[in-house]
Order: sequence, then structure tokens, then C-alpha cells
Amino acid sequence: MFKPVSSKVNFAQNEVRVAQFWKENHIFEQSIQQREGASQFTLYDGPPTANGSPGIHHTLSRIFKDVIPRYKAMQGYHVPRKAGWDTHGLPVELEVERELGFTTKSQIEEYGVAQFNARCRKSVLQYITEWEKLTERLGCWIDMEHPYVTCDRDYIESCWGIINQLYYKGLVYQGYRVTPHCPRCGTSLSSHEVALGYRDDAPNPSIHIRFRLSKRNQPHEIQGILQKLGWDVGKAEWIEIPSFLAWTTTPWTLTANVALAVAPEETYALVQARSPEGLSERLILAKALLDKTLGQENWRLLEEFPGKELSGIRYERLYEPESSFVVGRGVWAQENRVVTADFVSMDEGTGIVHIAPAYGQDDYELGHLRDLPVVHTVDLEGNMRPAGKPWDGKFIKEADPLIIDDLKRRDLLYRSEEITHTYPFCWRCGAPLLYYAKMTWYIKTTAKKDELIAGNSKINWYPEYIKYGRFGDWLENNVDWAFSRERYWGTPLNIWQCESHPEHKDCIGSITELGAKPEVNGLGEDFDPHRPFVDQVTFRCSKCEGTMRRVPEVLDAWFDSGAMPVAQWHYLLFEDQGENKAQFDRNRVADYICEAVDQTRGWFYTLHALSTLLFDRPCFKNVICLGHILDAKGEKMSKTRGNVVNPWSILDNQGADALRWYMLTAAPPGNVRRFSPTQVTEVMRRFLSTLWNTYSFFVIYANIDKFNPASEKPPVAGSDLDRWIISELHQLISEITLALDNYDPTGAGRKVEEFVDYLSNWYVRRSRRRFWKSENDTDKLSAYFTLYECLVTLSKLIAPLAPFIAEEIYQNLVRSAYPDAPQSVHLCDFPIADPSKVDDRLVSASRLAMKISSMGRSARSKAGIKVRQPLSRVIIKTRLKAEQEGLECLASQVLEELNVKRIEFISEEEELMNLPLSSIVTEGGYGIAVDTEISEELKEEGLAREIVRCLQNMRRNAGFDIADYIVSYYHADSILSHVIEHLSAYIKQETLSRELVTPVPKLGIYVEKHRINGYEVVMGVRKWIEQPTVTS
RNA sequence: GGGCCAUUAGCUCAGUUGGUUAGAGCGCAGUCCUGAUAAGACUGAGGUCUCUGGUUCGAGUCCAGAAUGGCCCA
Repeated sequence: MFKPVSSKVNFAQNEVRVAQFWKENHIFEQSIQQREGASQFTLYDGPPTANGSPGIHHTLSRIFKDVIPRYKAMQGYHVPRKAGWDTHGLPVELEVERELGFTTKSQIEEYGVAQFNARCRKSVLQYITEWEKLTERLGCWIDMEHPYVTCDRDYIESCWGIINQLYYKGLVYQGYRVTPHCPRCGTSLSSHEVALGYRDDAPNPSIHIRFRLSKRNQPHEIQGILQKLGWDVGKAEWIEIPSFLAWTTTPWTLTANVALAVAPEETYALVQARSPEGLSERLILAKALLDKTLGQENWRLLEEFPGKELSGIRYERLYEPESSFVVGRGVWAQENRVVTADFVSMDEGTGIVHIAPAYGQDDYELGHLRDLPVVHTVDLEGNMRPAGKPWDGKFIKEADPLIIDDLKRRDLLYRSEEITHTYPFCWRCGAPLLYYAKMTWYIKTTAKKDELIAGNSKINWYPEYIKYGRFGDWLENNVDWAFSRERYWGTPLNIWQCESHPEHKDCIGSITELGAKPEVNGLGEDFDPHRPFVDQVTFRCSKCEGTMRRVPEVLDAWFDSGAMPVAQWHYLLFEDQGENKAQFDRNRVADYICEAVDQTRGWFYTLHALSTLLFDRPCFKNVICLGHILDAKGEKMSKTRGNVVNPWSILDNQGADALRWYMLTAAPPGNVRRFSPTQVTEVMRRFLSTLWNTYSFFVIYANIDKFNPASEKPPVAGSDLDRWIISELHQLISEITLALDNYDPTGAGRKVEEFVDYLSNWYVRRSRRRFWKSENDTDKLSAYFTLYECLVTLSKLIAPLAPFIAEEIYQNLVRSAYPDAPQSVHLCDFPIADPSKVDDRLVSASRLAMKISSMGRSARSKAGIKVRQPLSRVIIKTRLKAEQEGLECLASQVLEELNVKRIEFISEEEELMNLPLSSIVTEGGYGIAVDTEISEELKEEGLAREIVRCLQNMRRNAGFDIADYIVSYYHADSILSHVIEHLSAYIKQETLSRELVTPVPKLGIYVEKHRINGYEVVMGVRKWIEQPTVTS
């Protein structure tokens, strides 16, 4: 006996029980242990940042991450899976800052870094617990007992080992990086924070400035262009000194000017112009911007030339900086020169852009490219550094007017106005941000750019366009990775620097190495490598007698996650630590990773970059890149919008399988999609309930007939219906296998849905009577075995996708009959398709039978004749002779479905249209005509069926069991009485009536009154009671 | 400002190498079937395939541009 299954089901409640079963019996652990020694399939778990409660949009990647490993495990692979948690970084710090009401870094310092970091740790650990609960409830199997946690001492030590390797390969260097900086908070802002604070109505000065050409330009350096600009070669001087006209909205940056940039391919012009003061002068600017800048009437063209010819021309500096202001790697020349740059646009300004590498991203990168120095004339509080000027020590915005006055006095100001435009402000304190070049540590990824690109060509991306699109472009435009942060809660950068000679540096590879340094201080027994403890560790410099102290920076949290292939095993590179190295070696390349698309520049990149830098190879083979989940209105889910759907509301109502199935099948994985709970409900009703009803149907009848798959032998050849659904089943197995092998759970799920629809709405529908009949013949047995095989195989096929319902079905259908079968469906082998069971001709014939039946129902409906009314014949026209032969074989299915006596075929559609007394439907070359003539005999049969239906309804209304035998009573007029008597055998058989009696007794039975086709009838039913002693 | 992706029925999505009248599910209206019944079947309404050009005998599909939304980067 199978456990009884009600068609009414609460999936969510069942799932909790199933999860309990897995936990108690260690099914997950067994699923790994039982494949010990088999070839390994490796998953890398991209660690979620545990800086908040997980939302519904986080479940998508959890689910996709789970499906493939489950499938591979069933296929026989050894698939250990280590969970990971990303714990460091600015988001965590910001959360704690919010709790404490802090807005500046100095508040953190006053509060105490030790205490601050302790709060960060606590905050993260609390969220990890929430993530664990959710992951388990989703049915995602991953080892959360032994996770890697990026803030663990061992993990940090491995990161140190990696940096140590990179450092001694010469891949770590210090350089400047321009970051949005808040002068009041004294901190850099992330791009996300910058985005929070844009204002598009910020008033700013807008000034045009003259940069006079230098007298010291050398003709042999610049070739022909000087003459065009009015240089007298003979006298070696200007006929009239021209000026470049440039434009800026930040006058204070002019003190840090090191170059002017022009667009190489645009046309520039030398013009004789009338200045706003009415004086004549020679100016150089882009030809396209002459009218806009100077006014139509105010200029006369002297010469024109492409921008690239201006390259190298010297001009006079506006301000001579103090020598201490000049920093960076570039060359400080005696005079500034013109350079070319791609970013110079003809949309605004003059086409000549003033370059201050210290205060602009483009400027800095251009400086890097053209070997220009960085000049810092402003300090981190936004005040002008002293240079003997009136604006010494002033805040930049207050310095602006003073600088404008100065330029005006020196005739260098062409025009000064005020404009409003978009400018970023600090989202916390409202101060205007400045872009500021700060000393930062870099990893020289550009040194391995070719290897990064070559490695990518070996990776399979799903969807494919990411490979050479977003990810490939990112690699093509690779810049060095600025990987240090001036923060607190992060992996500390393991570089120590000598107090006496800052050029003496030492990159420490492990905590052991640190402990072995001479005169080491501050390294206790339970050493926490976080700040501030690590900042207290000092040792003696190996090159002098100075004290070595750690540099203040911590690492970009993306470094932590990119280091996981190494650090998750606490592996210290190139040091044989036995098991740690062995674990690393076994998992050196991931077969599969899966995250959302925003990780192309995040985890996907840092993983790929570190692997390439360290090992010269990619560390993942296949990657599914998921689109984002939006809310029902198409907006991004975010905490600040307050539109995040709590996953528990779905899990408690519709359940995990429904959510999983929705996430897996509702849209292509790479697309964005809108989420609403009603769609999960739809999945539940359309797919899960259909499957469950089929399962429930099977169990109800199998129990009535005491069907036991273990004790009986399946009949050799089943009916057409059986062979058809088995053929569909094996086709399904090969399709699912193909889809999952190609990392396409969506395609796999959609195929399953199609199959379940066939199974429920044709196989079971057409087989019902085979299960009802009372005798236990081979046909019935064949039906049981067929449906049993379908359901059991289905449970294995859907196990990776919908693990709970799969387990539920498997336990009841398999474990109860075969106690020696694997303890769980997830310990089974994945089904293998048997091509010999696939019969393509039968499949196409069956699908045609369905189509023809559908058309037949349509024809009946058009004629207004109920299906319950038997009809004499249908006439069918197929497109091909072979189709007709196929249908002839399956005629009984169509006859039953359409409730007709006879099926006939014709070959011409015209004949069909000319049939009398028929309802005709044609579609796509097929046609069916239903003969609408109802003879007396057919009418009687129809009435009998109505009687049967009434009695069936009454059985249920009276609360009888499906298998109960009954006694039926009736009281009717002569016509109905005649029908009932005439067809009593049929009525008795259909309704399990032992007797059919008239009239209806007054008491002790269930009675209803009905009106059938206009005839009144009173009917009654009561249970049949065995009366062994009574003889009739 | 740049790159990538998407846009097909009220909603969520299919639509293969360009080739009959563009489909499904849900929802809506109606009818039916019912010994799986909180299912199921049939019919109907609902489409300028976002827009504008182009290539072609033929475009939802290929090309160019625009709009809207999303992501990433400035």
C-alpha cells in the first residue's frame, strides 16, 4: 500500500517535513560521500555580501547555483560544495556608521577602531544566520557547516600569501588614483554614494582663459605648424603672440594645470579676434566652436589645421607651483605643452581642455599616458596650499573669485560668467565633492592583459554574448586594479614600511613569517590580523635600524572574494601544507559558477584576474550570468525604494519548489524579469498541482487495486497509449540531459512542463477507464506500470529542479515498494534515455489524435451538442495518407474522447464541406466533420449517461468512497423509466450499483430530484451492505 | 557621455536558417465535461510584433537610427 495522497495539498508544509527528513538522515552528506572517488565536479560559491537581509532577488542565484551540482551528483560525479560569506567592505561599515550615527572617519577613530570593527563583525554574523536559514529552506544544498568566511584569520592569511606572491613578481605598485572625495568627511566615496548626491542646479563659475604661447618653441620640434601660427623663423619670434583659449568651471584647478589637450582629428583655427574689451588679438580654438565662443561678428579666419599638429607646442604656465607640489611619476618639464586626447569633445567649451591630473579622472589617465606629473595645490580638506598667493589656505570655492581677479588683472581672462550644471555633492554632509588624486596601491593587471583575454576565450558563458560583450570589452579596456582602501573593516594590506627610510618595504607572506621577524612586537597568541591590532605590530628593518610599521590601507573587498579559490582552503601559495594544498589542487578550477550580471566587473573579474596573475589560467569553465529581478512595476528592488519582496512570504505560502520552478523556467536566465507573487502562484497551480493531481490519482487507484510494482511483472507490450507516453518519457530524458549538460535549466524545466501536460491531459485522461474497471487484467496492469514508471522517472528528472516534491513522490512510490532502493531520490542515478523506447511515428500519430480531438470538441461545441450525447460518426480529412494510417491505429482514443461510434476518412476537403447535417472544423490542412443526426437509440444512450452523471454526483454528495458499492433507486416518468430499464446494465456498471430499484423509499437513503433533458426524475442512493446470510 | 541587454495580447513569456492566417499560460466573458474536481476542455474578445528608415519577391526575425526600461562604466 502507498501512503494515501489527497489531491488537496499544502506544498509549503510538506516541504518542511521533507527538509527535516534530509537533515535527520544526512542525505546531503550522503550524496557527496557515496560518490567519493568518482571524478569531481567543482562549484565555486560566489560569497554573498552579508550586509543585509536577503530579498527575493537574492534567491535567483542561490537556486541556479543549486540545480547543476544536484544534477551532476545524480550523474555520478563527486560534487563537494563549500559555501562562502563575504564579510568585509564599505557597505558593512556604512551600516554600522548608520547605527552609531556617524558621518566622518574621525568619529570612527574617536570611537575606537577595535570597537568599530567588532560591531562590523557582529552585524555581518547576524545576517549570515538569516542567509543560512533561507538557503536551507530553499532546498539549496551547500556545505554551510564548513564555509569560508572572508574575515577569518586563516582566510586573511591566505590573502596575504597571494599579495606576497604578486609583490615579489613585481605586480604591486603605488600610484595615484582620482577618487570622488568629500573634503569635510575626509573620505573617498564609492560610485554608488556619488550617485546618491548629484544636483543638477549647482551654480559654478564658467570662465574662458588665455594661455599664451611660449617664445621658446623650437621650430625643429614642431615642424610646419609654428609658421601657420605666426612665428617668424628668421627673427625667431612671434609676429603677434597668439593664445590658446580654454574653458573651465573650476578655476582653482588652474593652479595645477600641466597641459592643454586637443582632439587630434578635429579642425582647429587661428583667428584674428576682437576681445570683449574691444582689442584685437590672435586666438586658437576649435573651428566648430568659433561662433559659439567668440560670437559670429568677432573673428576672422587666418589659418586652419588638424588638432594633432598642435601637439607639442609650448605655452606659458599661469602659475608656477612650489616644487613640493609636484608629485607622481611623470616628468616635470620647464614648460607645459599641448597634448592630444580622445575625450576632447566639440559639444562644449573651446575644444581646448585644461588638464590638471590631480583633479580629474580623464586628466589623470591622460597624464599617465603622456607622462605628465601630478601637481597637488590643494590639501585633503579642500584648502589651497600656501604658495605666496592671496588665496593661500582658502577653501577652493572661496579661492575661485580671487583667482579670477588675478587672471583678469594679468589680461589672461577672456570672459567670466556663472552657470548651473550637474555636480556631485556628499550625500551625507552636502559638501561639494572634489575629484582628488590620492596615493593608492595597484595590482598591475595590465601586465597580463593578453593572458586575461586568452583565458576568457576558454570560458563558456551563458548567455554567450557576455563573453565578448560586456566581459570581453572590460578585459580589452583593462586598467590596473586599484585595490587598496583607506578604511577599517577589511583585510589589512600586508606591507610594512620603514619609519626612517620609507623606501624600505617588506611584504609579509604569512603570520608565521611575521612572527619570525627580528624584534617583532605586538604579535600575541590569539592574534587578530584586523585593524587596529595589526597596526601595532612592528619589527626591525632589515636594511637599517629603523622600525617597520604597516601601511594604513585595507583591501578592496573584491580582492577577498576573488581570492577564494586559494583562500577557502587556507592555502598559502607554494608552501606545501599537506591537506590544504591537496584540497586546493582538487578544486583548482571550477566547472561551474553562477552569479548576476553585475559581477562581470566584480567577482567574475577578480576571480579571473587573480587566477591569471597567479597561475596563468582561468579558474572557471562554465558560468551562468543571471539578469536582475525587478519588482512588478519594472523597478529595481532596493532597500531604499522599499520594494524588496521578503522571500519568506513566498516560501510560507507557495513554497520553495514553486519559487524554484518560477525562477528556473519563467524567463531566460540572462534577461531581467519582473517579479510578482501571483506568478509563483500560477506556477504552483499550473505545474506543481497538475503533477500532484496525477500522482494523487495514481495512488488512489493503485491502493484500491492493491497494485504493487515489486510483486507483479510488467506486461511485455503495453497499449498504444502506454507505448506512446513511454516514448515521450524517454525523449524527455534525452532532452533534459542535453539541456542540463548545456547549463540550461530553463529549457529543461519547460520540457518537463510539456510532458506533465501530456501525461495529465491525455495519458491519464484517456486511461481513466482502464483504472476503473473491476477486473485485474493485463491492460490494467500495463496502465499501472506505465503511469508508475512515468511518475518515478519524473521524480528523478525533476529532483535537481524541484527537490521537495520529487522526494515526496519518490518516498511514497519507490521506498514503500522497494525498501532496498536508495534512501532518497537525491541519492539515485539520473535516468538514462533508452532510444529503443522512442517511437517517432507513434508520437506524431498521438499528437495528431490530440489535435483532431480538439477540433472535434470544437465542432461539437459549435453545433451545441454536449459531449455526453453519443453521436454516430465523425469524418476526418488528414494532409497525408500516412497520417490517416496513424490515426486509424489510434481510432479508439479519438472515438472515446469525442463520444462517437464510428470514424471515417476522406481525402478531399471539398467532400467534407458538402456533408449534410454536419458541424465542420478545419485547420491547417486538417478537417473534421461531426455527424449531428441523433437517432432514437443515440438519444436513449445520451439520457442514460445523464442518469449516470447524476448518480455519480450523488455518490460524492452523499460522501461515499470511490470504491463503495451502492444500491440506486429511481422514480421517473415512462420515457426515462424505459431508458433506465433498457440500459440498466450500463448504468449499474458505471455507478457501482448492485441494484437499480424503483420506486424510491421514504427513509434511510440519500435523495435528490433532477431534471434531465426536460424529464423529471427522483433518485436515491445508499451503500450496499454485504448480507452473507441472506439468500435471494 | 560610452558599452551591453531588453521591448511581441491586460500580465508573464514562446516564436528555429527570413517563408501559409504571429502562439502559450494566466486574467476576462460564455459554454461544456467531470469517479483527479480549489482540476480539466471548448469558444470568444484582446496584436500597427515600441517607433522610423533600409535590404529582400517576402521582415516579429537581418541592417541603421530613435524612444523607453534595466545593468555596467564615465
